[in-house]
Amino acid sequence: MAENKFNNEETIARCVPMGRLQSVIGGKWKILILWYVSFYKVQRFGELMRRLDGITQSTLTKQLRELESDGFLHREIYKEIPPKVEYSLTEFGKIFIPVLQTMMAWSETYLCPDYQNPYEK
Amino acid sequence: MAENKFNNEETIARCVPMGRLQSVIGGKWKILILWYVSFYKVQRFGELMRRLDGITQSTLTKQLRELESDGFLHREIYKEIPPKVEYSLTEFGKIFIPVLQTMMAWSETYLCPDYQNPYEK
DNA sequence: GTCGGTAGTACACTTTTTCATACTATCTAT
DNA sequence: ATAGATAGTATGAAAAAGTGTACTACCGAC
Repeated sequence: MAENKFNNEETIARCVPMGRLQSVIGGKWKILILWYVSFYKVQRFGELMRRLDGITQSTLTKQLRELESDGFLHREIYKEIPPKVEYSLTEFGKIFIPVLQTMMAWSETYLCPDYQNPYEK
Repeated sequence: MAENKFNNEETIARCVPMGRLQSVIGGKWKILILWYVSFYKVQRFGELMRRLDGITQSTLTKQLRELESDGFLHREIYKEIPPKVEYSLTEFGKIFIPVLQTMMAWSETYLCPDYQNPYEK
């Protein structure tokens, strides 16, 4: 019978939190969505749609629903015509902002060194 | 003709670095692989295979090759029998460690508050 | 001679994710 | 009457990701 796993604390090495994080913010659009919402504070569905170049409506809906059910986003529905729905960070989502900023800073510095951030001249 | 995009710096809002980061560390196993390699300094193929519960050999190979070609991992081949290949972080990979640690810390604190890190008692 | 150990590759298959397109509802403005 | 605006849903197709199984190569030990 093949011994297929390490069998003590070595095995785990904190894979649980890292795996959970991956499952929550993995996916093609999530950190980008979180970034936009944190950056603009509030975003409507259509705004996100236009910003996320190439995403489809149904995919965006799905990603937003997942971020909502994972506790990152709050969804505020206004009973207006035409319909209006606003997305913003929950309190839980807000404590994720430093992580987003760390990622962003790293990415700007090391992944896209030639990228000119339009918000700092 | 439908105006489908925002047309100034508002549009961009740093989506480039964030999108690039997503494309580089997205994927089901990458941050977990980077975490293990940074944690143990050096990992052999088989060790990673055993740690990543459920991954297949071909998927692991593919993810490792991508991390290698994106500059995060170094692949050291020993001309021995049986074969031995060691993965470690490149210099570029090492400057990503703080980001990994930020993610890990957040995840341990907020995503898995009940998780007991086996390395701190 | 064949089993075990390591690091893969090759191929077909399944599952998951994403996309394209069409459609709904409701009010306002033309 | 109909077009436009918004936030979706539904459906099926396509693409991407992941899986399972079989196979290679090499050497030593049994």
